[in-house]
Amino acid sequence: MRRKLTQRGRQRREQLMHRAARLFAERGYDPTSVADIVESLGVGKGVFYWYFTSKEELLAEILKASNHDLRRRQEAAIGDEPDPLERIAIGVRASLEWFRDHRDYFSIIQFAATDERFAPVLRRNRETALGDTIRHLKDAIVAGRIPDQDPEMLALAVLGVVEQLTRRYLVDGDEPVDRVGAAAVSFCLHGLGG
Amino acid sequence: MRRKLTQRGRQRREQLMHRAARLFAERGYDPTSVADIVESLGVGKGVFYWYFTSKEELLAEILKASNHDLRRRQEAAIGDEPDPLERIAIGVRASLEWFRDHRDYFSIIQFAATDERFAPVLRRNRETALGDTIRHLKDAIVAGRIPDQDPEMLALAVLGVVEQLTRRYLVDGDEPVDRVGAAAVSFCLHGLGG
DNA sequence: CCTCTTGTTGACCGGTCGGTCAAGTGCTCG
DNA sequence: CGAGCACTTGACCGACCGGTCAACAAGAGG
Repeated sequence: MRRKLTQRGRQRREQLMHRAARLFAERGYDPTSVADIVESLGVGKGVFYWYFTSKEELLAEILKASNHDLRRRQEAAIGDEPDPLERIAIGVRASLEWFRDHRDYFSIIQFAATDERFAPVLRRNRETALGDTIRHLKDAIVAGRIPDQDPEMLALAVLGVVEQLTRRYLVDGDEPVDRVGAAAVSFCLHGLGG
Repeated sequence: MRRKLTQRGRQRREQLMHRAARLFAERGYDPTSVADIVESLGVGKGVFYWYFTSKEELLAEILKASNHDLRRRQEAAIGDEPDPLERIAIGVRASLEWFRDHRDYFSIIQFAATDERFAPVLRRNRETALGDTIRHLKDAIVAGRIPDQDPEMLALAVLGVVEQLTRRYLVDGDEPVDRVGAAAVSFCLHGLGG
């Protein structure tokens, strides 16, 4: 759905996306009806379909926008840091901060990952995150900072560590990012041998 | 729902659970209707409600049963292995094998983790998996095999690595368990410095 | 101040869903 | 062989859902 939007229109669209994200996180995507979303904002149903062609498109847009935002945060944090391992560490910390500030999106993303309807968008998002990490890992291997192993496997392992610690300590819990970040980075660098 | 079941009844119940699991994995829990499940087996709708009080109870039962099965496989594989780190490695490999043989359950579990309706069951399952790993890690710390760190964080990190590699290489892909298991164990033991 | 586009309303529609139930069928065991 | 319980059928129900639309409001630009 492409439309000419005024300033007010763009705000309304964002408002719908944010509110929907909150409701999706609370009750789940399918159980949350379009009626729920518009009622929660006190507007008519037509408003929704002025900005989105379908509920499915809405979630796809939410996924795209959030991924874009997270990636921007990572890039801003990494800046021009030269050390590839430090780039990963910074990226990890930036991701933790982002999820702490956007708890809702964690379960939305996880849901979307299980649903064929959103597989295309989700896969694209996951590939870019993976690609970024792989790039840094390859740099680290070339620089002789870490042994020569399959960088894709390593990247997946790193993302797995981050995902679990994020869920437990930042989404379900409320631990300080620093502590979680330090633990994540330490495990990724040295494993159980700490 | 507790009922006296004959042999035939128990088979029917299992048949319903297996078929439902397959459909849930393919189309998702909410989009799969009870009518879909019974039609796919060529039986009437009443059959479903003879064995389960609701669709929700069915999924809860699927989650409980699959977790029980996975845990049995882990215990059988570990046997009386004395080395705590080796126990973890064996448990990891057993889990990988189980998920390779039960691909369907991966996305079902992941979906359930995002839905408040199934949070109680899912949380219990997760806690036992976490508890098992933590126990081995504490043993390893006491035995001086690894440095003294927060075992819960370490356990979460291990589970995160296993989860990601499982999804990529056993659920989406079709890699041999040995290769994936070796990579997972290696990363968990030494991190990127592997 | 008028016009044209953006934005909003909410009743309405066809379809589906989870769940019920009265009526039957077929084992099983005494 | 008959009684009673396990099991099955499938039409039916009320609720709700995603999506449409005709009519209307509002504000920007000329």
